Amino acid sequence: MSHFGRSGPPDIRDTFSLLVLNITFRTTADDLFPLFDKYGKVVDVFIPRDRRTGDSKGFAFVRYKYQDEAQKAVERLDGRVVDGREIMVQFAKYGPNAERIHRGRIEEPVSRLRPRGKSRSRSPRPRDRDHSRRSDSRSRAKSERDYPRDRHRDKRYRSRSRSRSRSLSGSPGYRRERGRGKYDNDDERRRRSPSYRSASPIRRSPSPRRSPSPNKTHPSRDGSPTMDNNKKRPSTSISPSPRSRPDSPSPPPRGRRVSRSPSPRSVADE
DNA sequence: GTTGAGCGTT
Repeated sequence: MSHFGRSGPPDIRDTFSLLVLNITFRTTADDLFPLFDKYGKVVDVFIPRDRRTGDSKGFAFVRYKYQDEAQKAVERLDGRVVDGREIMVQFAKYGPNAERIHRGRIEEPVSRLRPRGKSRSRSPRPRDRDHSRRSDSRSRAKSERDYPRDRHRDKRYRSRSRSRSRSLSGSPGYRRERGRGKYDNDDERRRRSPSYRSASPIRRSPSPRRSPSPNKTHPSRDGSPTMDNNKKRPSTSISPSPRSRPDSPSPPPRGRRVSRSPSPRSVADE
């Protein structure tokens, strides 16, 4: 997967890998190669793709021959808009051969090579992407990060939760903690509550079946008649049911009042 | 046709 016609990873004995994040999904190595090559000697450019779909994961790995050049590229291309998207360039911490890399020199060149004196005008770029966050993250076990990654890439779920509000928190990297915490939490929960419903631990699936039980109709069914009722009402009268929705715009909660005679008044009347 | 946190291939 390289421009060099090589299949596997090239020589990484003396190469520095840069991680390019936030790249467009259609950005290819061909587009990044010249970009990075301009700032230094690029040994290889690799963009992970999905095995099933083959789509780009949204990040790429640029391997430089020299660290100084890599660092330069990081400062130069980090925050640069590529294909209409702001890419983030940083030194890759983990790798397919982390051990080898560790033995190499990619230990932590950023820290040393970070005099931080460049007053580059990177104002439009949110600097919340501090690379210092993963200072000691490289020491993490590989299983930790392998667990959630191999499972399923539910990016959308996380995004919804965090919604890119990293700037608010300013403490990115919760990913690991979250994963671990969840585990601990589960364990604790189970331990603390032995009487928990362990009989059906796989009840996770909501089972969105259309009709799981004809007896228990979904709220939608509840609303069906109501809607019908409302619909039946000609536009002449905007007030469908004064008692049906006096001031509660919210639909009837889980209360499955299957009986279409929700008028207790009639009983009282009688 | 979509997505947007993250760390890698034959």
